[in-house]
Amino acid sequence: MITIATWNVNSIRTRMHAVTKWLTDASPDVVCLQEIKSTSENFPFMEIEALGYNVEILGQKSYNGVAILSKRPFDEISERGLPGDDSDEQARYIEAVISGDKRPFRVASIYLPNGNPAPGPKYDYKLAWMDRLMAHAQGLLKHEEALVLAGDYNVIPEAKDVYAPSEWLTEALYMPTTRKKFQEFLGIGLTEAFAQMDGRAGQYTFWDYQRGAWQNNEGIRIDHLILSPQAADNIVDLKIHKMTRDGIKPSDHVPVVGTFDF
DNA sequence: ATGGTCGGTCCCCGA
Repeated sequence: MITIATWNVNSIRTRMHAVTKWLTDASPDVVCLQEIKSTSENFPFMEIEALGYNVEILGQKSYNGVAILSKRPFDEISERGLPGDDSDEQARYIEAVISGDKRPFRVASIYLPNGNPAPGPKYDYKLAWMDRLMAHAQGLLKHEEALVLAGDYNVIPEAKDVYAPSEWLTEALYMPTTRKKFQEFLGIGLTEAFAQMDGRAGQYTFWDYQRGAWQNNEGIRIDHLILSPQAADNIVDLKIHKMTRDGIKPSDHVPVVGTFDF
């Protein structure tokens, strides 16, 4: 079995104690991190490697930044940056191929743009980025292999995934245009792991730091594992690690962890 | 209608 997790850590250096504890407790095989907010020069490679992980990152100063950690060696880092726009300098996509006991699998760490305020240039960038992701995923699906597109999608798929849907109708994460494009993306032949494995209302992955959102369970579900048919056929468990939202200096996101018979 | 909270960096921006 291979466990694959996604976690937006909101700064790797500030979060190192929480990340170290969770890696030790949960011991996932593969971890996709987002918002590391770090360049390669400042990334804590040694501390994470000491826990038994190979580490590959696409970083930038101050904002964004993604990483993949893997207990198994990487066969290949197949992409650094999302193809489709050479002028895009934001570090939001890294992709690797890793071998399981039964089959190789491809995994991507994705930090999809937030898009607020909408409408506006940031929302236009979000929609264009989703178009590029869809085009790239269509190419990957032709390989007919196990593929896990893991990350912070900044998309609330349905009303049941947000504590107060009516308050989010003008937010870039929940606007009808956003949800429609996300469904279009799934429609190319992908499966959202949570929808397949659980699907219950009120299962959130993010709670804002403000207004006591965590204490009042005012959350949203925006961190997703998106699967090719070969991955969807082999997922055996999916869990949201809510426990990490407690404690000292938590991230505002929690890990989503899938178990696969790879 | 407003203010509320984080993180990174440089005196404000993004979420």
